[in-house]
Amino acid sequence: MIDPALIREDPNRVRKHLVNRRFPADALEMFISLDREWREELQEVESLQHKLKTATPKRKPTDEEKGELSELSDMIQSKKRDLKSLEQSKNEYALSIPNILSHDTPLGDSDKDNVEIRKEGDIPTFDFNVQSHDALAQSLNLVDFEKASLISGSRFAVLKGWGARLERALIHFMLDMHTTSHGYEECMPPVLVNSKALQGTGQLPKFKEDLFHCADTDLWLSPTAEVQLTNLYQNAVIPAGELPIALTAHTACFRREAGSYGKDVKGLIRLHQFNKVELVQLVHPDQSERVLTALLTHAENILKALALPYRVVELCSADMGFSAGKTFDLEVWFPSQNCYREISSCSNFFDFQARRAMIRYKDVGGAVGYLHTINGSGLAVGRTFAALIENYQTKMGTVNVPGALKPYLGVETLT
RNA sequence: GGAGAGGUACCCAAGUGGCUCAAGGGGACGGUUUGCUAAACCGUUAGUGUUCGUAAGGGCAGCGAGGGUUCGAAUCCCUCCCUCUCCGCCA
Repeated sequence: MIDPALIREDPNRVRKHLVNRRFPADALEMFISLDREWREELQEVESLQHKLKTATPKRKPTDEEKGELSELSDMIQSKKRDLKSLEQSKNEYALSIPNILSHDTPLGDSDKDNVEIRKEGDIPTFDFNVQSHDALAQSLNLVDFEKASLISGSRFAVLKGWGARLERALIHFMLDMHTTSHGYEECMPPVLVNSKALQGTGQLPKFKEDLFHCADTDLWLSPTAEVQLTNLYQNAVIPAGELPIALTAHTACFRREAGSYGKDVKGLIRLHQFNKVELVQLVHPDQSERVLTALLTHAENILKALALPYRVVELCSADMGFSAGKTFDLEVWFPSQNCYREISSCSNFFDFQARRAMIRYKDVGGAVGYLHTINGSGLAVGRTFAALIENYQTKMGTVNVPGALKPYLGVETLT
Protein backbone atom coordinates (compact mmCIF):
# COMPACT_ATOMS: atom_id res chain seq x y z
CA MET A 1 0.00 0.00 0.00
CA ILE A 2 1.30 3.42 -0.80
CA ASP A 3 1.08 6.19 1.75
CA PRO A 4 -2.48 7.61 1.65
CA ALA A 5 -1.06 10.97 2.72
CA LEU A 6 0.96 11.05 -0.49
CA ILE A 7 -2.18 10.46 -2.56
CA ARG A 8 -4.00 13.24 -0.72
CA GLU A 9 -1.18 15.74 -0.97
CA ASP A 10 0.15 15.02 -4.43
CA PRO A 11 -2.22 12.86 -6.47
CA ASN A 12 -0.60 13.94 -9.72
CA ARG A 13 2.67 12.43 -8.72
CA VAL A 14 0.95 9.10 -8.12
CA ARG A 15 -0.94 9.38 -11.42
CA LYS A 16 2.36 9.87 -13.20
CA HIS A 17 3.76 6.69 -11.69
CA LEU A 18 0.77 4.74 -12.93
CA VAL A 19 1.25 6.13 -16.41
CA ASN A 20 4.89 5.05 -16.30
CA ARG A 21 3.83 1.59 -15.19
CA ARG A 22 1.24 1.46 -17.99
CA PHE A 23 -1.22 0.75 -15.19
CA PRO A 24 -4.86 1.93 -15.28
CA ALA A 25 -5.74 4.75 -12.91
CA ASP A 26 -9.28 3.59 -12.02
CA ALA A 27 -8.43 2.30 -8.57
CA LEU A 28 -6.55 5.47 -7.73
CA GLU A 29 -9.36 7.75 -8.82
CA MET A 30 -11.91 5.69 -6.92
CA PHE A 31 -9.73 5.80 -3.86
CA ILE A 32 -9.34 9.56 -4.04
CA SER A 33 -13.06 10.24 -4.11
CA LEU A 34 -13.99 7.57 -1.54
CA ASP A 35 -11.26 8.78 0.76
CA ARG A 36 -12.59 12.32 0.70
CA GLU A 37 -16.10 11.10 1.40
CA TRP A 38 -14.90 8.81 4.15
CA ARG A 39 -13.05 11.55 5.98
CA GLU A 40 -16.08 13.83 5.92
CA GLU A 41 -18.30 11.07 7.28
CA LEU A 42 -15.72 10.13 9.86
CA GLN A 43 -15.61 13.61 11.28
CA GLU A 44 -19.34 13.74 11.55
CA VAL A 45 -19.59 10.37 13.26
CA GLU A 46 -16.85 11.23 15.68
CA SER A 47 -18.36 14.50 16.69
CA LEU A 48 -21.71 12.78 17.28
CA GLN A 49 -19.94 10.13 19.28
CA HIS A 50 -18.31 12.81 21.37
CA LYS A 51 -21.72 14.36 21.95
CA LEU A 52 -23.20 11.06 23.07
CA LYS A 53 -20.28 10.31 25.32
CA THR A 54 -20.46 13.61 27.15
CA ALA A 55 -24.28 13.58 27.34
CA THR A 56 -24.58 10.03 28.74
CA PRO A 57 -25.09 10.21 32.52
CA LYS A 58 -23.15 7.96 34.88
CA ARG A 59 -26.34 6.75 36.51
CA LYS A 60 -29.72 5.64 35.27
CA PRO A 61 -31.09 8.32 32.96
CA THR A 62 -34.65 9.62 33.11
CA ASP A 63 -37.09 8.47 30.46
CA GLU A 64 -36.91 11.87 28.81
CA GLU A 65 -33.11 11.77 28.64
CA LYS A 66 -33.30 8.22 27.43
CA GLY A 67 -35.47 9.20 24.47
CA GLU A 68 -33.06 11.88 23.33
CA LEU A 69 -30.00 9.73 23.81
CA SER A 70 -31.64 6.83 22.06
CA GLU A 71 -32.30 8.98 19.02
CA LEU A 72 -28.69 10.16 18.97
CA SER A 73 -27.45 6.62 19.42
CA ASP A 74 -29.55 5.34 16.52
CA MET A 75 -28.24 8.07 14.26
CA ILE A 76 -24.65 7.21 15.15
CA GLN A 77 -25.27 3.56 14.50
CA SER A 78 -26.65 4.06 11.03
CA LYS A 79 -23.92 6.53 10.10
CA LYS A 80 -21.34 4.11 11.40
CA ARG A 81 -22.62 1.45 9.05
CA ASP A 82 -22.27 3.80 6.09
CA LEU A 83 -18.81 4.73 7.26
CA LYS A 84 -17.81 1.10 7.54
CA SER A 85 -18.84 0.27 4.00
CA LEU A 86 -17.12 3.39 2.69
CA GLU A 87 -13.98 2.39 4.53
CA GLN A 88 -14.09 -1.14 3.18
CA SER A 89 -14.35 -0.14 -0.44
CA LYS A 90 -11.79 2.63 0.05
CA ASN A 91 -9.35 0.07 1.45
CA GLU A 92 -10.06 -2.37 -1.34
CA TYR A 93 -9.08 0.25 -3.88
CA ALA A 94 -6.03 1.24 -1.85
CA LEU A 95 -4.87 -2.38 -1.97
CA SER A 96 -5.21 -2.40 -5.76
CA ILE A 97 -2.83 0.49 -6.39
CA PRO A 98 0.72 -0.62 -7.22
CA ASN A 99 3.84 0.70 -5.53
CA ILE A 100 5.53 3.99 -6.36
CA LEU A 101 8.55 3.44 -8.59
CA SER A 102 12.03 4.27 -7.45
CA HIS A 103 13.22 7.70 -8.62
CA ASP A 104 15.83 6.12 -10.90
CA THR A 105 13.67 3.44 -12.52
CA PRO A 106 14.23 3.39 -16.28
CA LEU A 107 11.08 4.19 -18.24
CA GLY A 108 9.80 1.73 -20.80
CA ASP A 109 6.83 0.06 -22.45
CA SER A 110 7.62 -3.62 -21.99
CA ASP A 111 10.30 -6.08 -20.96
CA LYS A 112 12.16 -5.12 -24.13
CA ASP A 113 13.05 -1.83 -22.45
CA ASN A 114 14.70 -3.46 -19.44
CA VAL A 115 18.25 -2.27 -19.04
CA GLU A 116 21.19 -4.63 -19.07
CA ILE A 117 23.52 -3.57 -16.25
CA ARG A 118 26.37 -6.04 -16.74
CA LYS A 119 27.32 -9.50 -17.91
CA GLU A 120 29.31 -11.95 -15.81
CA GLY A 121 31.02 -15.21 -16.68
CA ASP A 122 32.08 -16.65 -20.01
CA ILE A 123 29.51 -18.15 -22.29
CA PRO A 124 30.69 -21.72 -22.97
CA THR A 125 31.38 -22.82 -26.54
CA PHE A 126 30.55 -26.33 -27.68
CA ASP A 127 31.99 -28.29 -30.58
CA PHE A 128 28.87 -30.42 -30.84
CA ASN A 129 25.13 -29.85 -30.99
CA VAL A 130 23.99 -28.84 -27.53
CA GLN A 131 21.00 -30.56 -26.02
CA SER A 132 18.18 -28.80 -24.21
CA HIS A 133 18.03 -29.42 -20.48
CA ASP A 134 14.85 -31.47 -20.70
CA ALA A 135 16.28 -33.77 -23.39
CA LEU A 136 19.44 -34.18 -21.34
CA ALA A 137 17.60 -34.70 -18.07
CA GLN A 138 15.37 -37.35 -19.61
CA SER A 139 18.17 -39.20 -21.34
CA LEU A 140 20.17 -39.27 -18.09
CA ASN A 141 17.06 -40.39 -16.19
CA LEU A 142 17.16 -37.39 -13.90
CA VAL A 143 13.52 -36.49 -14.38
CA ASP A 144 10.26 -38.10 -15.44
CA PHE A 145 7.57 -35.80 -16.82
CA GLU A 146 5.21 -38.57 -17.88
CA LYS A 147 5.00 -40.09 -14.43
CA ALA A 148 4.45 -36.59 -13.03
CA SER A 149 1.54 -35.98 -15.34
CA LEU A 150 0.09 -39.34 -14.30
CA ILE A 151 -0.20 -38.25 -10.69
CA SER A 152 -0.50 -34.47 -10.97
CA GLY A 153 -1.02 -33.35 -14.57
CA SER A 154 0.95 -31.04 -16.78
CA ARG A 155 3.65 -28.68 -15.56
CA PHE A 156 4.88 -31.04 -12.87
CA ALA A 157 8.12 -33.02 -12.69
CA VAL A 158 9.32 -36.06 -10.80
CA LEU A 159 13.04 -35.90 -10.09
CA LYS A 160 14.69 -39.27 -9.75
CA GLY A 161 18.05 -40.74 -8.86
CA TRP A 162 20.84 -38.28 -9.56
CA GLY A 163 18.25 -35.70 -10.56
CA ALA A 164 16.75 -35.72 -7.07
CA ARG A 165 20.26 -35.76 -5.62
CA LEU A 166 21.28 -32.77 -7.72
CA GLU A 167 18.22 -30.77 -6.71
CA ARG A 168 18.86 -31.57 -3.05
CA ALA A 169 22.53 -30.70 -3.41
CA LEU A 170 21.70 -27.34 -4.94
CA ILE A 171 19.29 -26.49 -2.13
CA HIS A 172 21.80 -27.55 0.48
CA PHE A 173 24.61 -25.62 -1.19
CA MET A 174 22.57 -22.43 -1.52
CA LEU A 175 21.37 -22.48 2.09
CA ASP A 176 24.89 -23.17 3.34
CA MET A 177 26.28 -20.21 1.47
CA HIS A 178 23.58 -17.79 2.59
CA THR A 179 23.77 -18.83 6.22
CA THR A 180 27.53 -19.13 6.60
CA SER A 181 28.85 -16.48 4.20
CA HIS A 182 25.99 -13.98 3.92
CA GLY A 183 24.60 -13.95 7.44
CA TYR A 184 21.01 -15.07 6.87
CA GLU A 185 19.07 -17.06 9.41
CA GLU A 186 17.59 -20.25 8.00
CA CYS A 187 13.88 -20.83 8.30
CA MET A 188 11.47 -23.65 7.41
CA PRO A 189 8.04 -22.10 7.19
CA PRO A 190 4.70 -23.69 6.29
CA VAL A 191 3.84 -23.61 2.59
CA LEU A 192 0.13 -23.12 3.24
CA VAL A 193 -0.61 -19.52 4.08
CA ASN A 194 -3.73 -17.49 4.82
CA SER A 195 -5.15 -14.65 2.78
CA LYS A 196 -3.96 -12.02 5.24
CA ALA A 197 -0.36 -12.99 4.65
CA LEU A 198 -0.88 -12.93 0.89
CA GLN A 199 -2.41 -9.49 1.19
CA GLY A 200 0.55 -8.35 3.26
CA THR A 201 3.06 -9.00 0.51
CA GLY A 202 0.74 -7.97 -2.34
CA GLN A 203 -0.35 -11.24 -4.01
CA LEU A 204 -3.94 -10.59 -2.90
CA PRO A 205 -6.43 -9.19 -3.66
CA LYS A 206 -5.35 -8.58 -7.26
CA PHE A 207 -3.62 -11.80 -8.31
CA LYS A 208 -5.64 -14.67 -6.98
CA GLU A 209 -5.84 -16.31 -10.40
CA ASP A 210 -2.09 -16.98 -10.05
CA LEU A 211 -2.57 -18.92 -6.82
CA PHE A 212 -3.75 -22.37 -5.76
CA HIS A 213 -6.50 -22.18 -3.17
CA CYS A 214 -7.45 -25.03 -0.82
CA ALA A 215 -11.20 -25.53 -1.04
CA ASP A 216 -13.35 -24.69 2.02
CA THR A 217 -10.48 -23.05 3.87
CA ASP A 218 -8.66 -19.76 3.97
CA LEU A 219 -5.44 -21.55 3.07
CA TRP A 220 -3.48 -21.05 -0.12
CA LEU A 221 -0.34 -22.65 -1.50
CA SER A 222 2.34 -20.03 -1.20
CA PRO A 223 3.80 -18.90 -4.54
CA THR A 224 7.05 -17.75 -2.90
CA ALA A 225 8.61 -17.87 0.56
CA GLU A 226 8.66 -14.09 0.43
CA VAL A 227 5.09 -14.38 1.70
CA GLN A 228 5.97 -16.49 4.72
CA LEU A 229 9.23 -14.81 5.68
CA THR A 230 7.98 -11.24 5.36
CA ASN A 231 4.73 -11.92 7.16
CA LEU A 232 6.47 -13.53 10.11
CA TYR A 233 6.72 -9.96 11.35
CA GLN A 234 3.22 -8.72 10.55
CA ASN A 235 1.90 -6.33 13.20
CA ALA A 236 5.33 -6.18 14.83
CA VAL A 237 7.19 -3.14 16.08
CA ILE A 238 10.86 -4.03 15.89
CA PRO A 239 13.48 -2.06 17.83
CA ALA A 240 15.78 -0.41 15.27
CA GLY A 241 18.76 -2.08 16.96
CA GLU A 242 17.50 -5.50 15.87
CA LEU A 243 17.55 -4.53 12.21
CA PRO A 244 18.41 -5.74 9.71
CA ILE A 245 16.57 -9.04 9.95
CA ALA A 246 17.89 -11.37 7.25
CA LEU A 247 16.11 -14.66 6.60
CA THR A 248 16.53 -17.42 4.09
CA ALA A 249 14.35 -20.41 3.41
CA HIS A 250 14.03 -23.25 1.00
CA THR A 251 10.40 -23.96 0.18
CA ALA A 252 8.33 -25.48 -2.53
CA CYS A 253 6.50 -22.73 -4.39
CA PHE A 254 3.20 -23.09 -6.21
CA ARG A 255 1.88 -21.10 -9.14
CA ARG A 256 -1.14 -21.56 -11.36
CA GLU A 257 0.64 -20.08 -14.39
CA ALA A 258 -2.74 -18.99 -15.68
CA GLY A 259 -2.30 -17.15 -18.95
CA SER A 260 1.02 -18.74 -19.79
CA TYR A 261 -0.38 -21.43 -22.06
CA GLY A 262 2.14 -22.51 -24.62
CA LYS A 263 5.02 -20.80 -22.83
CA ASP A 264 7.91 -23.04 -21.73
CA VAL A 265 5.73 -26.12 -21.93
CA LYS A 266 8.72 -28.43 -21.96
CA GLY A 267 11.25 -28.87 -19.25
CA LEU A 268 11.82 -27.48 -15.81
CA ILE A 269 11.49 -23.77 -16.52
CA ARG A 270 7.84 -23.21 -15.72
CA LEU A 271 6.21 -25.67 -13.33
CA HIS A 272 3.22 -25.44 -11.01
CA GLN A 273 5.48 -26.56 -8.19
CA PHE A 274 9.14 -25.68 -7.90
CA ASN A 275 11.81 -25.33 -5.26
CA LYS A 276 13.23 -21.96 -4.44
CA VAL A 277 15.69 -20.60 -1.91
CA GLU A 278 14.48 -17.17 -0.92
CA LEU A 279 16.29 -14.24 0.68
CA VAL A 280 14.35 -11.67 2.68
CA GLN A 281 15.59 -8.68 4.61
CA LEU A 282 13.70 -6.26 6.83
CA VAL A 283 15.71 -3.07 7.11
CA HIS A 284 15.68 0.50 8.32
CA PRO A 285 14.47 2.81 5.50
CA ASP A 286 17.92 4.45 5.31
CA GLN A 287 19.45 1.12 4.43
CA SER A 288 17.20 -0.35 1.78
CA GLU A 289 19.00 0.98 -1.25
CA ARG A 290 22.31 -0.38 0.00
CA VAL A 291 20.81 -3.70 1.09
CA LEU A 292 19.19 -4.33 -2.30
CA THR A 293 22.66 -4.19 -3.84
CA ALA A 294 24.00 -6.50 -1.16
CA LEU A 295 21.17 -8.98 -1.57
CA LEU A 296 21.68 -8.97 -5.32
CA THR A 297 25.32 -9.83 -4.69
CA HIS A 298 24.28 -12.71 -2.43
CA ALA A 299 22.19 -14.19 -5.23
CA GLU A 300 24.97 -13.56 -7.75
CA ASN A 301 27.49 -15.34 -5.54
CA ILE A 302 25.59 -18.58 -6.07
CA LEU A 303 25.85 -18.22 -9.84
CA LYS A 304 29.51 -17.28 -9.56
CA ALA A 305 30.28 -20.24 -7.33
CA LEU A 306 28.62 -22.51 -9.87
CA ALA A 307 30.47 -20.67 -12.66
CA LEU A 308 27.26 -20.09 -14.59
CA PRO A 309 27.28 -17.16 -17.02
CA TYR A 310 24.61 -14.60 -16.31
CA ARG A 311 23.64 -10.98 -16.68
CA VAL A 312 22.05 -8.40 -14.42
CA VAL A 313 19.04 -6.57 -15.78
CA GLU A 314 17.21 -3.64 -14.27
CA LEU A 315 13.47 -3.78 -14.89
CA CYS A 316 11.84 -0.82 -16.57
CA SER A 317 8.74 0.95 -15.31
CA ALA A 318 6.27 -1.16 -17.31
CA ASP A 319 7.74 -4.55 -16.40
CA MET A 320 7.99 -4.01 -12.67
CA GLY A 321 5.95 -6.19 -10.32
CA PHE A 322 2.94 -4.76 -8.51
CA SER A 323 4.58 -4.43 -5.09
CA ALA A 324 8.13 -3.62 -6.17
CA GLY A 325 9.66 -0.17 -6.34
CA LYS A 326 12.95 -1.23 -7.87
CA THR A 327 13.93 -4.60 -9.30
CA PHE A 328 17.03 -6.29 -10.66
CA ASP A 329 16.62 -9.62 -12.41
CA LEU A 330 19.42 -12.13 -12.73
CA GLU A 331 19.29 -14.01 -16.00
CA VAL A 332 21.33 -17.15 -16.53
CA TRP A 333 22.65 -18.38 -19.85
CA PHE A 334 20.80 -21.26 -21.53
CA PRO A 335 22.98 -22.62 -24.35
CA SER A 336 20.12 -24.53 -26.01
CA GLN A 337 17.97 -21.42 -26.19
CA ASN A 338 20.92 -19.17 -26.98
CA CYS A 339 19.65 -16.58 -24.54
CA TYR A 340 19.52 -15.51 -20.92
CA ARG A 341 16.54 -16.58 -18.80
CA GLU A 342 15.37 -15.19 -15.47
CA ILE A 343 16.65 -17.13 -12.47
CA SER A 344 16.28 -14.55 -9.72
CA SER A 345 14.41 -11.35 -9.11
CA CYS A 346 15.66 -9.01 -6.40
CA SER A 347 13.44 -6.14 -5.35
CA ASN A 348 13.17 -3.26 -2.97
CA PHE A 349 9.57 -2.77 -1.88
CA PHE A 350 10.29 0.31 0.21
CA ASP A 351 7.46 0.60 2.78
CA PHE A 352 4.79 -0.87 0.48
CA GLN A 353 4.64 -4.34 2.02
CA ALA A 354 5.40 -3.04 5.50
CA ARG A 355 2.30 -0.85 5.32
CA ARG A 356 0.13 -3.73 4.20
CA ALA A 357 1.50 -6.15 6.76
CA MET A 358 1.96 -3.47 9.48
CA ILE A 359 5.66 -4.12 10.01
CA ARG A 360 7.29 -1.24 11.82
CA TYR A 361 10.48 -0.30 13.60
CA LYS A 362 11.08 1.85 16.61
CA ASP A 363 14.03 4.23 16.88
CA VAL A 364 15.94 4.79 20.10
CA GLY A 365 14.05 8.04 20.50
CA GLY A 366 10.77 6.10 20.39
CA ALA A 367 9.69 7.22 16.92
CA VAL A 368 7.82 4.50 15.06
CA GLY A 369 7.82 4.07 11.28
CA TYR A 370 7.30 1.52 8.56
CA LEU A 371 10.47 -0.34 7.71
CA HIS A 372 11.56 -1.40 4.24
CA THR A 373 11.42 -4.93 2.84
CA ILE A 374 13.77 -6.39 0.27
CA ASN A 375 13.75 -9.85 -1.18
CA GLY A 376 15.10 -11.96 -3.96
CA SER A 377 15.49 -15.51 -5.11
CA GLY A 378 18.76 -17.02 -4.13
CA LEU A 379 18.03 -18.90 -6.43
CA ALA A 380 15.15 -20.60 -8.23
CA VAL A 381 16.40 -24.17 -7.83
CA GLY A 382 14.70 -25.84 -10.81
CA ARG A 383 16.00 -23.22 -13.20
CA THR A 384 19.46 -23.51 -11.67
CA PHE A 385 19.25 -27.27 -12.21
CA ALA A 386 18.28 -26.72 -15.85
CA ALA A 387 20.95 -24.08 -16.53
CA LEU A 388 23.57 -26.19 -14.84
CA ILE A 389 23.07 -29.34 -16.86
CA GLU A 390 22.92 -27.37 -20.09
CA ASN A 391 26.11 -25.43 -19.41
CA TYR A 392 28.00 -28.43 -18.06
CA GLN A 393 26.97 -30.94 -20.72
CA THR A 394 29.61 -32.90 -22.60
CA LYS A 395 29.88 -34.35 -26.07
CA MET A 396 29.07 -37.78 -24.63
CA GLY A 397 25.77 -36.51 -23.31
CA THR A 398 26.93 -36.55 -19.68
CA VAL A 399 27.07 -33.64 -17.25
CA ASN A 400 30.14 -32.50 -15.37
CA VAL A 401 29.59 -31.54 -11.75
CA PRO A 402 30.88 -28.03 -10.91
CA GLY A 403 33.52 -27.92 -8.17
CA ALA A 404 31.27 -26.21 -5.66
CA LEU A 405 28.80 -29.10 -5.77
CA LYS A 406 31.26 -31.99 -5.59
CA PRO A 407 31.24 -32.08 -1.78
CA TYR A 408 27.46 -32.36 -1.93
CA LEU A 409 27.20 -34.93 -4.69
CA GLY A 410 30.38 -36.92 -4.27
CA VAL A 411 30.80 -37.58 -8.00
CA GLU A 412 32.59 -35.83 -10.86
CA THR A 413 30.06 -36.55 -13.57
CA LEU A 414 26.41 -37.43 -13.98
CA THR A 415 26.15 -40.29 -16.46
C1' G B 1 -13.24 -34.94 15.18
C1' G B 2 -15.27 -35.07 20.76
C1' A B 3 -15.03 -32.71 25.92
C1' G B 4 -13.27 -28.90 28.94
C1' A B 5 -10.28 -24.29 30.27
C1' G B 6 -8.45 -19.84 28.65
C1' G B 7 -7.04 -14.98 25.50
C1' U B 8 -7.16 -7.90 29.49
C1' A B 9 -1.31 -3.16 28.24
C1' C B 10 6.18 -5.13 28.10
C1' C B 11 4.98 -9.55 31.69
C1' C B 12 1.60 -11.47 35.61
C1' A B 13 -3.20 -10.29 36.89
C1' A B 14 -8.32 -8.03 39.18
C1' G B 15 -12.58 -6.92 36.99
C1' U B 16 -20.47 -10.59 35.57
C1' G B 17 -23.99 -3.41 32.87
C1' G B 18 -22.83 3.04 35.22
C1' C B 19 -18.58 4.32 41.76
C1' U B 20 -13.10 1.62 35.95
C1' C B 21 -12.11 7.98 30.81
C1' A B 22 -9.20 -0.85 33.10
C1' A B 23 -7.52 -1.96 39.98
C1' G B 24 -3.03 -4.28 41.93
C1' G B 25 1.77 -6.39 41.27
C1' G B 26 6.41 -7.33 38.48
C1' G B 27 9.77 -5.35 35.10
C1' A B 28 11.57 -0.99 32.73
C1' C B 29 12.64 4.20 32.94
C1' G B 30 13.26 8.90 35.88
C1' G B 31 14.08 10.91 40.85
C1' U B 32 15.28 11.12 46.40
C1' U B 33 18.91 8.93 49.61
C1' U B 34 24.24 7.13 48.66
C1' G B 35 31.74 6.98 48.35
C1' C B 36 29.67 3.00 44.76
C1' U B 37 25.97 -0.73 44.50
C1' A B 38 21.70 -2.88 46.73
C1' A B 39 17.45 -1.90 49.58
C1' A B 40 13.74 1.60 50.76
C1' C B 41 10.77 5.58 49.28
C1' C B 42 8.51 8.98 45.38
C1' G B 43 7.07 9.44 40.35
C1' U B 44 6.32 7.79 35.05
C1' U B 45 5.10 3.64 32.19
C1' A B 46 -1.93 3.48 26.46
C1' G B 47 1.95 1.97 23.53
C1' U B 48 -0.67 2.47 18.99
C1' G B 49 -4.08 3.52 14.98
C1' U B 50 -6.88 7.22 12.79
C1' U B 51 -8.84 12.06 12.01
C1' C B 52 -8.91 17.61 12.59
C1' G B 53 -5.07 21.44 13.03
C1' U B 54 0.71 25.33 9.90
C1' A B 55 1.51 24.40 15.00
C1' A B 56 0.38 24.25 20.08
C1' G B 57 -3.22 20.95 20.90
C1' G B 58 -8.06 18.56 20.32
C1' G B 59 -11.49 14.41 18.94
C1' C B 60 -12.54 9.22 18.15
C1' A B 61 -11.22 4.06 18.40
C1' G B 62 -8.84 0.37 21.24
C1' C B 63 -9.65 -5.57 26.91
C1' G B 64 -8.18 -12.08 20.71
C1' A B 65 -11.26 -10.55 15.72
C1' G B 66 -15.96 -9.23 13.69
C1' G B 67 -21.11 -8.41 14.44
C1' G B 68 -25.42 -7.55 17.90
C1' U B 69 -28.35 -5.90 22.47
C1' U B 70 -28.30 -1.19 25.50
C1' C B 71 -29.05 5.71 27.00
C1' G B 72 -24.30 3.23 28.52
C1' A B 73 -20.42 -3.09 27.23
C1' A B 74 -13.87 -5.68 29.16
C1' U B 75 -18.63 -7.34 31.44
C1' C B 76 -24.72 -9.75 28.18
C1' C B 77 -25.81 -12.38 23.14
C1' C B 78 -24.08 -14.42 18.17
C1' U B 79 -20.15 -15.91 14.66
C1' C B 80 -15.10 -16.76 13.99
C1' C B 81 -9.65 -17.16 15.25
C1' C B 82 -5.77 -18.65 18.46
C1' U B 83 -3.53 -21.13 22.96
C1' C B 84 -3.63 -25.00 26.73
C1' U B 85 -5.48 -29.94 28.95
C1' C B 86 -7.81 -34.70 28.19
C1' C B 87 -9.91 -38.38 24.58
C1' G B 88 -9.98 -40.26 19.47
C1' C B 89 -7.24 -40.51 14.86
C1' C B 90 -2.58 -39.91 12.45
C1' A B 91 3.34 -39.14 10.10
